[in-house]
Amino acid sequence: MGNNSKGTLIIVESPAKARTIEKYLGSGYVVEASMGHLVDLPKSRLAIDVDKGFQPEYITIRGKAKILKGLQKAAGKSSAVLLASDNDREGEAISYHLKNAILRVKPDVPIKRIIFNEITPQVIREAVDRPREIDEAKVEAQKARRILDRLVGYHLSPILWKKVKNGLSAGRVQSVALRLICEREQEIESFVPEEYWSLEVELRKGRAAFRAALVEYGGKKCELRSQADCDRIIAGLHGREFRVCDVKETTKTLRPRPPYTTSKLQQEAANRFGFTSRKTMQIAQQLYEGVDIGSGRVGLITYMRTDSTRVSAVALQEVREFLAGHYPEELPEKVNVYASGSRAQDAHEAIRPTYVANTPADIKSSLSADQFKLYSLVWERFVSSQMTPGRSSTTTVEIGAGDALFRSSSTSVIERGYQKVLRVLAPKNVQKSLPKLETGELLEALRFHPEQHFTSGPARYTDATIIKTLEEKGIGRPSTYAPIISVLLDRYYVVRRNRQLAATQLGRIINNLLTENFSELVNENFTAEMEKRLDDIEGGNESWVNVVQEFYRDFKPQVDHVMETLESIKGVLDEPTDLVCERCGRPMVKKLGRYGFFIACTGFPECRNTKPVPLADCPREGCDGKIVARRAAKGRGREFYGCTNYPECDFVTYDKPTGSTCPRCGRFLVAKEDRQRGSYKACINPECDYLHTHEAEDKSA
DNA sequence: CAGTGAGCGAGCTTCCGCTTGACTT
Repeated sequence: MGNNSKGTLIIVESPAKARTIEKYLGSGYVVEASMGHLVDLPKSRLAIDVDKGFQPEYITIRGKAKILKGLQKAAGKSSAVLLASDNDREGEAISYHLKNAILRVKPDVPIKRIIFNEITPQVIREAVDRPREIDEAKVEAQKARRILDRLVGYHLSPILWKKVKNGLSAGRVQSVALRLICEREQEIESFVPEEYWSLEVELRKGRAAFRAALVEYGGKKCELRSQADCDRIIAGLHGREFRVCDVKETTKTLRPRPPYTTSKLQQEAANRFGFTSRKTMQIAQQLYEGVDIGSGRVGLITYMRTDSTRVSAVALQEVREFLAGHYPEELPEKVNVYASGSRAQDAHEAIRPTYVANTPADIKSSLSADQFKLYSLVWERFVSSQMTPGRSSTTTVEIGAGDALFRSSSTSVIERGYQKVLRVLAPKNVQKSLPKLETGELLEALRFHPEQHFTSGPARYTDATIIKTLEEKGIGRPSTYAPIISVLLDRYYVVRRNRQLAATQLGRIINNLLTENFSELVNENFTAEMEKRLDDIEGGNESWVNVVQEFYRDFKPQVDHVMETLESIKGVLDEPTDLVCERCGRPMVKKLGRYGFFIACTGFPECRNTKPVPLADCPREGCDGKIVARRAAKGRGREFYGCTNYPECDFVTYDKPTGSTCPRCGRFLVAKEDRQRGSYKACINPECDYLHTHEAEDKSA
């Protein structure tokens, strides 16, 4: 590029990325961001002409016109344009749409495509020196994906509006997620807990005591079904010698884990801190965009939406230097390499700290509590991923007594290896110690500990487990994991109970309708099959129209058939109540509206009386008001619960009423949660100390 | 730990995937 050049415009997706790249390239380059897609199908209608080869009608996305105009203007001032959107299917489509938009205002400007999958000076330079053309086949694969999703979503949803309720939705991804959650709900319902018992014996050698568990009786794996089973065995062991019959020691290598992908970070943050996927992504975004750590704003982590565990050469060198300085013993000879998932599109690196020298402890004072927690995860996981393994040793002792065989084991870490850098991620050590024992040794049996248990059914999905499952099945992308959960909650298909995702009545109805009428679509293999066909398009072996046509040929007649024949179940969701309309005397029902549940008169439309759902009676002496949910700050604030007699009665609480009443004082119980007790119910009355701790199963949704 | 109050809703909805702010009805 000569000195007279007007410079090259580079367009990336993320503004934070644009800032970094501009810094790396210096003068002669202007780097701007598109903020994702600028062009898409309009929201308001199907916008696909199925009779004309599925011709899509693309428009500028509402609110993005300003950005597009800005990019067109910047292109006008440039001598060349390099499209540097992400190196994946969606990125290729973004580049394609940008190219068309720019050519409309400046037909003669040279436009090329560049790709890089890490943001380091060397890689950026190389990419800029090796521009290529847009990959049309990849763009077509994206087009097929987009149109397929539109056809599925915009044909299924209206069926739900007509047959069940307005405003509902269905789609290739959300409906599979819903199906998984509903099926789990059924498994839980049909599960019958079975009683079983465990039997431990407390043994003594000298001054040391330890417990061993019964594992075999009469040479067979023992299954204790009742207290009587335990008593029988205990009686049979009366006066018997307890003798060590085997001592085994095994060592295990503890390998460090790969650095985080989006899904793994969401899982860990959910399991460790109880963060929702949404919260994790919000905080990660803050760390990515940058925090002032004393020397101005610095991006603390790499891009947070990724499916790859790959790490740039620069970062590997940097972490090895860090380790050489701080943990020389734990620096392996060669770098550790991790494989990404098989369906990974690999457009970005793993999530890692931008500078390992910024240790969590160093920058703690500049971070919020949540930022610190999440940064610690990212930093610890990345640094440890490039360290040597640890080693643990497990001692297993077997003790014979009559026909019974008891076993006890203890594990200890003999070499911490990578675990040395773990703080937040440190394994919780429940160290059980055994005295030094030898085969043939006689032990003193102090007492028996029989214990009753019940088999527990499958657990409901949480943010962590539903995302793990979806990712394993190749459904959804890093940018959509959190929104998938949000849409199921927004539609009232699913509710969060504690941290679990439970299907509602509405969710089950929708799931039944979809599985009964569109079983192939809500099957998890549908996406896998679609991906194969997209690969065919990308490889130039198939046209996008054929792929869409092939699907639509069977899909559309089924849509029409269901639309015509399925009986409407509108109104069955309205729950009868014992409330009577004070205006017209007709009974009232509980309905689901756009903003949640409400009480309405059955005389609609002649009587339009509505009111919020009463959750409990006001606990104030002499007040006849009901407690209802309210929201502060124009609906933006946190939900709280107040009396309908406000302002005459100013009773208010942030604790959610449970619907049950206190057996001691008759006032209502609220849901509470803390570390020791988990979730429990407590009486709202401060003078009453009633607590209900054991989880009463609440099946109503 | 602090912090607190509309009125709506029952026809015009909905998909998935890419990206940030503006601002929730």
